[in-house]
Amino acid sequence: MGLTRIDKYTREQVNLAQLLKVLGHPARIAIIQSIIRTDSCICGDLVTEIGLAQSTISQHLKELKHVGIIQGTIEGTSVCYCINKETWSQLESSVNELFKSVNANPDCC
Amino acid sequence: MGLTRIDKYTREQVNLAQLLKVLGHPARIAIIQSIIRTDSCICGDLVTEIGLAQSTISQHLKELKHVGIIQGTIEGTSVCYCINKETWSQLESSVNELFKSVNANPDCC
DNA sequence: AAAGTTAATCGTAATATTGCGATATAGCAA
DNA sequence: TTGCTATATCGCAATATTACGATTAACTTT
Repeated sequence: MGLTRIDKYTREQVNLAQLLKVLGHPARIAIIQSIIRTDSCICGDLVTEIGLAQSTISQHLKELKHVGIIQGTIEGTSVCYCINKETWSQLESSVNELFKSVNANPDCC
Repeated sequence: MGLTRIDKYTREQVNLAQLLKVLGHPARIAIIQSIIRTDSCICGDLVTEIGLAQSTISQHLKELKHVGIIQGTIEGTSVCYCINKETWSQLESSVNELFKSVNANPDCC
């Protein structure tokens, strides 16, 4: 079918999976790292930095924005993107919870 | 094209993205949580617990196993899955590094 | 107004993912 | 051996993703 069934899961599961899925692409990892590294907002330097077509980068930015991982503000003719810390800290706590319970788990097989 | 270009990225970026992508599905999140929760190995109770077809669950387990997130050992007629802590701690450090640099980043837009 | 720059959107082709039923495989039980 | 159970694999259909070029939109500069 190709359609992920959503009715079987909790909202937390769907939400976490959605964030991880969007982060689960090397271009989007590279974009996030670049946004962090430039320490402030960057715009379309991503195109030359990463080496994908402009439309492709724009599409990845759209997906990151759609789930709230980044946000963009228009600055003249270009757009300034940066991390949305609210979403990011929500992700951080979900992921940490998972890590915590894994670490508390005994080995078994 | 639909083919993710891998030559543009570092091995770390590709590796992290691969792990996150596999975790980026609610069924696989639910599987991981279930493995953790039962505190020891579980087998095919996932089918009744999650409510997908047996073949679908098996496929998700295969993907989790393929990237090394879980491992399975055969126990008689069933298979016992559990977390692969080595991969998991590698993921944990990659993700924490990302979180750390995000938190150190100033707000800008 | 006209031209230039930057980013978003559209249309598309190629490939990947998701989910299922059916079938195969393998160990256990009688 | 013959069934029984549990898991894996195959084949398929529906949908999603990725990437690109072309176009559009919006704002700046000349």
